[in-house]
Amino acid sequence: MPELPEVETVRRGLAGHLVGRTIQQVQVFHPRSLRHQPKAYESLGITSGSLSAPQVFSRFTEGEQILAVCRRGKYLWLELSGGNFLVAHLGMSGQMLLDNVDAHAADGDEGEFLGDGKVVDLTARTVLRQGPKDNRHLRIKIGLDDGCQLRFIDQRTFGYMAVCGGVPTVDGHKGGIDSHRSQIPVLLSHVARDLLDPALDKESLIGALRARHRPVKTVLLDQQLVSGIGSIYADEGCFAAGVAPGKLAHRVSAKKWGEVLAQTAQVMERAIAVGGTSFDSLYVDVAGAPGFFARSLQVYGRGGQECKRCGAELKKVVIQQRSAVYCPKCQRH
DNA sequence: AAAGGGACCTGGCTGC
DNA sequence: TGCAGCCAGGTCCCTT
Repeated sequence: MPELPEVETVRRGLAGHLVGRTIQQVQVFHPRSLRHQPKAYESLGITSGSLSAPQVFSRFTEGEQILAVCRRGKYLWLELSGGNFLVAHLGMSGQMLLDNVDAHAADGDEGEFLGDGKVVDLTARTVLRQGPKDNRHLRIKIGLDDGCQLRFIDQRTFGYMAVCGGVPTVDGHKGGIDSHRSQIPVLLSHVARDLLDPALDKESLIGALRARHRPVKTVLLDQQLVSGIGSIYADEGCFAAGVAPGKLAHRVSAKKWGEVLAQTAQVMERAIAVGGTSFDSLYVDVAGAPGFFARSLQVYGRGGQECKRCGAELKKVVIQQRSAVYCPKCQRH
């Protein structure tokens, strides 16, 4: 599941190839993989309904040079030379694969893009070198001026791409990792800074967390308070800090919250160092390689097994309709 | 404004 | 073996 470390791994892979490149052609194969929110259209100065979503997407991306590849929390975006942004979210199963179009030329085309706004959802008509699975879930293809192509593949279609204008960041700091301007995409204006953002104001974050009468895990997952944390790193961060995920946020001291945030950040840093967490083929980097942090997980996905620290049986519980695993001995309520 | 609950989606797993 | 039903998760939206 792509959370901050996985998205950062992808961002680094993309940044190495995309910065300075120009987008030549985009193709959209599934309607759900493009988001077209009114505020995005407003920011682009176009009226809703005048153009189809694929038309808007190609109009504002084709011919644009990529200036930077940025990230905030689990969101990625490309800064485009025209001043707009190509936003991407990997959802549950999104992948960004970079490959050379020449390597696949002999495999045939994956399908047809209907430029008049219709999109086609392709089934496995052809087989790419990596296998038919990649092709079946191909959602968007972006061709670059150096002959390479970026393929957005997404089995469960929770991920998406979108194009929009920017808004100044509220606090005037840079918009995200590697962003060289003080703007973020308007679609991400509601997303809080993440734990690895140098401009994060930890004091006010702790204040906001302690104002909530909800479980610790629930507030850690709230992207409007702090972004980038998903189920995996929430469980791992809580374990590392010795706090039960079901403990109510306002009953955790400011000092302890500082530990939770610091430990969670540290876990994510270590995950980035090994390319993120892969359980199956759903998460891979831009070259299709998995990450190796799964073997370092202490609690996530280990309900019923022994705690690696004390040997007690790890407990699996449901918190706000989401499962959580913790050690009843090592983590306090 | 905060909190709670459901919807979206699909492959893999469990149980009959 | 086959089938139905459940589970996983991130985000958005609606209701209370």
